[in-house]
Amino acid sequence: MKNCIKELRKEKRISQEELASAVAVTRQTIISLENGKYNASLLLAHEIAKYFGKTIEEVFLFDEEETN
Amino acid sequence: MKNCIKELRKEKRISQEELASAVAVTRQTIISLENGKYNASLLLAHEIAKYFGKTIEEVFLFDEEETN
DNA sequence: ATTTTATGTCAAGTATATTTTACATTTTTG
DNA sequence: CAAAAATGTAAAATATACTTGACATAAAAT
Repeated sequence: MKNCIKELRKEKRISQEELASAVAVTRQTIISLENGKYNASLLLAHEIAKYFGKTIEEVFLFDEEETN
Repeated sequence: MKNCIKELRKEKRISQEELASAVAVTRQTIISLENGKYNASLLLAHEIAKYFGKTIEEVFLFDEEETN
C-alpha cells in the first residue's frame, strides 16, 4: 500500500514532528509510514486523513495485488 | 471505533466463514471484529469495505473521542 | 429429535504497528 | 561557514492484530 503523507505534509509545510504530535504518535512512526516501512493502523490512518481534511482512501492508495 | 460488518453481512446473507475466506482471514478474526474485540488493520478494513462495495468510512464508524 | 451449519469462547502463538533512545546525515537559516 | 532544525537509521521493547485449534451453544434443516 502506498500513501501520500509526505506530499500532503510538504504542501502544508509542516515538519514530521508537527504532524506526529498533531495525530498523537511518535516522529519515528511518521518516518516509517512515509518511507513505506509498514502500514498505519486504521485509527491512525483515520487521524491522519482527518488532519489533512481527506478521506482514508485519498491518503492511502490501495494498489490491488497486495492481499499479503 | 464501531463497524457495521455484522449488519452488512446479514444483508448479504452470508456466513462469517464465507466473509472470512472472501477477505482472506480467519473466522475468528471476523468474530472479533464484529464483536468489537479489536480493530481491523488498514488493509483488512479495505478488503472488507471493497467486498461490500463501500468505502472504509462507510463500514467503520469513527466516533470522535477515541484518540486513545 | 437429531444432524448439520453458524456463532461464540478461550488460550497460546506469531506477525506487525508503535514507542523509545541514541546517534548520523541533510537541509535550512543567520 | 557555522549553528540549528529537519530528516533518517538502527535496535530493543511493548501493544495490538491475526492465527490456530479445541470445544460449547444456538439456529436451521431434514
